[in-house]
Amino acid sequence: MARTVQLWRDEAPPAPMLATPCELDALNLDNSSMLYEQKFDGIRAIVIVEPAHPSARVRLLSRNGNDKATQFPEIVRALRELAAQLSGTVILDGEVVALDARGQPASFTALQSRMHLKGAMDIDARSATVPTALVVFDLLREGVEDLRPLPLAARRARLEYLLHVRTSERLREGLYVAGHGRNVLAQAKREGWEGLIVKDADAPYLSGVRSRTWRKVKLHKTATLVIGGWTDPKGTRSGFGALMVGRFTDARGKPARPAKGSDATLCYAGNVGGGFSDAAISDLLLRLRPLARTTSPFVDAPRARGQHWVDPRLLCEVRFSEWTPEGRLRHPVFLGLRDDVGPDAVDPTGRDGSPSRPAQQPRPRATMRESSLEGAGVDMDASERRPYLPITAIVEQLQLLEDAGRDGSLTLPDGVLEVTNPKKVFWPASGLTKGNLLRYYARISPWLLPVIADRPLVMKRYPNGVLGKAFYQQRAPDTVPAGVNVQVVEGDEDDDGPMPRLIGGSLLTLLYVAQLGAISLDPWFSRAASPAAADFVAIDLDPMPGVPFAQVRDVARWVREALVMLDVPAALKTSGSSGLHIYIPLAEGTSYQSGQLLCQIIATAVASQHPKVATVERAVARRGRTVYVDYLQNIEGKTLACAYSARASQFAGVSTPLQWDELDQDIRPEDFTLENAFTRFETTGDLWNPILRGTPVDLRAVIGRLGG
DNA sequence: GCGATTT
DNA sequence: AAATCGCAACGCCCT
DNA sequence: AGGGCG
Repeated sequence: MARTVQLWRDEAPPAPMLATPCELDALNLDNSSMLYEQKFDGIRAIVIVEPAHPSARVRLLSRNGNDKATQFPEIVRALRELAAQLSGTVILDGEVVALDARGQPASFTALQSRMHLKGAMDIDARSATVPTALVVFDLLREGVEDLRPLPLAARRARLEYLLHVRTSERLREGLYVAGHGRNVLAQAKREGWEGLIVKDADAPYLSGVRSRTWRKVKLHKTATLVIGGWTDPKGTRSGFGALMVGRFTDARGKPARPAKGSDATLCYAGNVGGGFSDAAISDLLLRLRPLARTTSPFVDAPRARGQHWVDPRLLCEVRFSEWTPEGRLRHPVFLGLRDDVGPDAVDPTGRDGSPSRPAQQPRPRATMRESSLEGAGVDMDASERRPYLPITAIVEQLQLLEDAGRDGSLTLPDGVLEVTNPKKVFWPASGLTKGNLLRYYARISPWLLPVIADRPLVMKRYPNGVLGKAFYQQRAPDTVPAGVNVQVVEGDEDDDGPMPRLIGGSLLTLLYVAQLGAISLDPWFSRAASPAAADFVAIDLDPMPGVPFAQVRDVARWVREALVMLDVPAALKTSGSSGLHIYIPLAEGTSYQSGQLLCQIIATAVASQHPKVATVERAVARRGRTVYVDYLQNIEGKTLACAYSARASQFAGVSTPLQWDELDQDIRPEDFTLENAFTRFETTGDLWNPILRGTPVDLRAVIGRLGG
């Protein structure tokens, strides 16, 4: 029966077809109508090649449709050679891979160094040291013809014919084997492939669909493990031989978080001796030596000569083939340090394929934006992998700029930021500089970014430090660095029309506002996408001049008592200036007005019970020497400095989350500064995000209790 | 801090 | 070329 | 309606 030719009619570039993840045991290895391919560890690309006439054009589109052509000029050159021999447009599906010294596809980590580069010079420099190639495995369009309805086997045949004698070092055809699954799997294990792709030879190409006619199975596992020590080098190796790594587990042997006071213990998981470059070894030793201690942090590590122990604080990513029955890593390879997360913020159980992923949030509030290049909602393979641009590397860049006292550019995972005057003193009392501010924000970003994600930011800018003249700025600058998040909130206009605002959530945007001299971070209580719905409300305890801080703590305790009575959860933090903030998470979609009503009731009650200490009086002159209990900030567009924000206070305060029982200790706002707050954060862990993501208040229930 | 405007 | 300027806005409470 | 407040 003659098959009519389907004409290509889409205007938009096609989205790639995706494979369904599959366990190895569930894989069909005995079906001769399956095609088996090597799974590559690179960047998926839809490639559109238009012929030289009328004008050659090559596009290299990522899963999200971003054109990566400028980042891989050597591949584009190869594709242009192909274009010269074409008479019609072709669309290919493939994977950009890094090549190792032998010209074989290498690991994703090699590619990562290429992914963020913007400048032509950088790209040229890297293309010499990290060559790349395009591995093509499907043909979607040839001339006017849409091949996607054809069976895969037919498309592969057409692809083979098209690329015949046209492949090169840079442009390769992905190999496949029809049937013989067991043999392919054996080869894959022998050669250490990342994984296998298994495709139904009869299936059409379904753009943008994760189909079960394509399966992917991982042969490697990945885990995040805690470094507990290292061993002496042997032979020609310098620095260390291997890292000794482990996992925190609780009394029942389940993976656990090393929370303060818990009985979590560190279980030895083996030595990791492969995957290090010389540079990585010396860098690691630099970080490990300061953590050295004399006793083993492991409960169960075998003793041997040449072992050195460290405090179990550093986390690393390890790729390995499987867990041995004794709970040790088989074939472990070091991938990198996990210092892109805050102290203790990680899931120490790692992502090793075991069913230990924490349950999903009940709703999508304030979760950290995927910082991956490809953005959110992409194929798991890439989104699981953070770009390896460790926070420490960013802090080092900043330190270099500040030491040199020079302006310069800062390379971040999501863009490039020009930094000026890193040595300018922002806090004369302590001599802290703009560079100190930028470094602090870079370090705290894993905890801070979720707090401001998707929220419009009001800037109060201090370009000349905390003693200089300050001004507010709501409207985003006309031009911002590429990658900085600017959005218009629905219905938000002023005389100049729609109001573009800076939206928090990315490291680039965070450091950009700091570069502009915005010392504190002041996010809305609602998110840009739903401006009328407050995610939380706050009560601001602000002592009048001369009021001892002990009284502020008293008022906070009374507020807390009222909240506990109503069964309302709340979070406490210093404002970073002179007072305290109490935040109350709200159920989804709660209006500002009803949230504010709750605060008003509590504030008024406390003030009337303790009139000498607390007041809700708006007129400053009539407040006396009391603590002002301000419930008025709970209005759309109003802000408070957020948790982990620096402040323009004389002492360079940081808004520091507190535990309620700390109100009984003699703590003061001045105890937590830009210089020392991080030390505390390392020991307390992230006190803020868990509470604000915890069970929110359903106001109807509270009002029910109020009514009695 | 920075771009636009005024001197 | 140098100096200067603008960079927020509005809902609430009390009078 | 106007002023102070944040």
